[in-house]
Amino acid sequence: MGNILEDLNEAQRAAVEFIEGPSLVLAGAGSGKTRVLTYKIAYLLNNKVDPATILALTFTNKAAREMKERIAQLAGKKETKNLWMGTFHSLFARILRIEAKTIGFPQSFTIYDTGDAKSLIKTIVKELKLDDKIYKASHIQSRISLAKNNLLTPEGYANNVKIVQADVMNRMPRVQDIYAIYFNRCKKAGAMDFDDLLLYTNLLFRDHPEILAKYRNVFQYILVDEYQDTNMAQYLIIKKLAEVHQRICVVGDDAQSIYSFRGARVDNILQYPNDFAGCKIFKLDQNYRSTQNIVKAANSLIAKNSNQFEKNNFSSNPAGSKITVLSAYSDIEEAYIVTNTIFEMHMRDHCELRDFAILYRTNAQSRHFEEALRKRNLEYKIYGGLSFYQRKEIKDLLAYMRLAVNQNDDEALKRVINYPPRGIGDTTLSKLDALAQDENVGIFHAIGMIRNYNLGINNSTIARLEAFAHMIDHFRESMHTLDAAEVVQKVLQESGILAEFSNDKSPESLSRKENLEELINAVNEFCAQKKEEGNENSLIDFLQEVSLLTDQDKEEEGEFNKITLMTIHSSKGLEFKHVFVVGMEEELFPSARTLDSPAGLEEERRLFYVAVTRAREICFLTFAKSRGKFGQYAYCTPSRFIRDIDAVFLDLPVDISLNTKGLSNTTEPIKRIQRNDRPVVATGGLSKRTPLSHAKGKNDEKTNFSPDIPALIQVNQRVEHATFGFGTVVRIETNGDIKAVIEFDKTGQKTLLLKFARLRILKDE
DNA sequence: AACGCATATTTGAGT
DNA sequence: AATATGCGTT
Repeated sequence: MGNILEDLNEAQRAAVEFIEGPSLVLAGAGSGKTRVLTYKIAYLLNNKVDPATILALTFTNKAAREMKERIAQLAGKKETKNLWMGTFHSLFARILRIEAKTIGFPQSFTIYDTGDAKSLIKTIVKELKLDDKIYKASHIQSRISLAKNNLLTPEGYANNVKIVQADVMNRMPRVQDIYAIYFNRCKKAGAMDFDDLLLYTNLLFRDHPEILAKYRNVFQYILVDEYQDTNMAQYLIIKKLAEVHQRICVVGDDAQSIYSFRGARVDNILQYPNDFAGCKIFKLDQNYRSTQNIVKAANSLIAKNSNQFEKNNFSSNPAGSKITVLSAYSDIEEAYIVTNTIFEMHMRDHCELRDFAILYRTNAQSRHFEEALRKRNLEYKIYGGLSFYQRKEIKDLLAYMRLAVNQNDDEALKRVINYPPRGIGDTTLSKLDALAQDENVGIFHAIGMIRNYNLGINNSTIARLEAFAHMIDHFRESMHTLDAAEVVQKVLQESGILAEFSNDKSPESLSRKENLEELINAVNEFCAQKKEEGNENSLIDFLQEVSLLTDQDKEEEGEFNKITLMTIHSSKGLEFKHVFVVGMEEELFPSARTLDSPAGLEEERRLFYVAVTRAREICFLTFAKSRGKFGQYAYCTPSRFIRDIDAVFLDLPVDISLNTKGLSNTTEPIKRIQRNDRPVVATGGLSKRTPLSHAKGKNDEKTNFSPDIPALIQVNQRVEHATFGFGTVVRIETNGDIKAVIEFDKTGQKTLLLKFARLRILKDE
């Protein structure tokens, strides 16, 4: 067993063997970061360290699971069972459950997801009679999140001049009140949001030194993965826990810090040597993943950023091919080009589908790729978007379970009190809510008090409310006698959810039903595993697990040989032989809202760095010259990031010159795409969203007036408008909504918003 | 209370 | 484009 060190290079081995003090492992992309972490833990275990004294924090549940598996191979499965290994959120939720009483929460506290939190904020804004156009839930949510990440309780928030002033400047002076009410409501409901899990852990350790001492003693070895993505609250937890024994090892790469939008601080990793004086720094700079070309290209790109550790990443792999840049006329064509390239490589070079990844900046970009891949019959899997546990039918069923476990969970109650419809509408609910607020109880308890008050709710409605409450009580009781999966079955039956689906024979309804069955399976599986471990309260644990689970955490069977579609963010830590980074356009990547701050732009560049370094052998960058945005077409210019890569590593298309300031919108006509440029497409199978296909060939028919898409409109073009008749395009304005200035033959010059204009392009005369 | 139509908003990444 | 919200009708 002692020979596991032989699998490591010198730097990796040195990092693994250093276990008695603080250390920082700076691990470049593909340098074996996970390897160091897993081997280090295995090394500790092989040296007879008790697994229950090791705290290993990862970024995702999936990373934790995979690491556990690898450690099991190195050190034996039994050894890994008691490791404290998981995400910050799940491990500290576990601790908070143990210590719940101390901070005034029930042991069965529920976790509010973003949707629950948002709905509560909306309720509060309404109650305070504030304008929800100004007090937007999403904005308030991010203010509260920011506050909690910086350990600001409502009092701290109200006392912070800078923050309060910022709210006043934004014409939202009452955010502090909303926060205070939100905070109290969550507590009353026995609920924590994601940020609370970290905030309350901090408060617990701050206010209860004996508990802090206990956990300092439990966690003799602390390891943190992806340290560059920790936020202030996480940083403080780690720092406190490690303060005495200093046996803390953090692993990360400042060049891959991409989560500052949710409070991550690159400074945590940059300042680590100051926080833990005398720490050992290990630099892993040999990239084992990618070709020399890719590594060098990525280096040249990240060199454009300031404020980073000095790096010297290199590869001893073959030189490899250059990064190929491809241009497309539209987002739809971009998808076809990528799909065609994959198809060719698959058929001609026998590349496996699992070796391909299509990476994009935003989830919304996936649609065209899905359509194109489906038409080619190329199998793919897609990550992100709605996860299984976010689906309505699943959330509804889970809300019943939540309410049965914790009757103060008002958000769960609001979700299901009238689902399936049982005649309890908004009016009734707001009367009930008002009573609950007056009496300072949860809504569920307010139902029990309803007959003592004259709320103007008629008797039949009262009877319905009581029947609902009775049903929930019944579910709660059955939890003592039945196991979790049986309870779920029962809820599904008796709540009427199942009946809802039986009445409806549509395919959607069928698939919802299947999802519900899948949930029952998941509960079964979970409980079986928990029973094996001798754990009782498995329903509570299950509810916690699913609220902290993401789409990426689930591994589907039979998904192994497919093309991967995902955002760049979720690709972090993964690698693929062939990578397409798509949508390389200004305002998309880098995203428009990062352009006003240099720090934001640098983060986008790091994101691009992450994207490029996912590729082992071949990397493509693609961009489109026009793209559907918010339901209308807009012109795009190639991303500045393409130019950030040293041109010697690039293979550029002939039709763009990246030295000029992007594409000109007005002088360079957008060429029509010839039919034979495109893959074979089933005739008539094109949706109306594929306008380029009918752009050509229909223009000489005068009978049916069918407008062309705005992206095809160009200067000097002859066009026809349904009411103004024929005219010539003088100019196109692209700032804000796209407008075309058109000189009409009959009616003179007019400026038209292209999204309304319904113009038809005339064939050149 | 439930439904249908009109209008507003979204698209920034995820524990 | 797709979804969420709002308003009026039944």
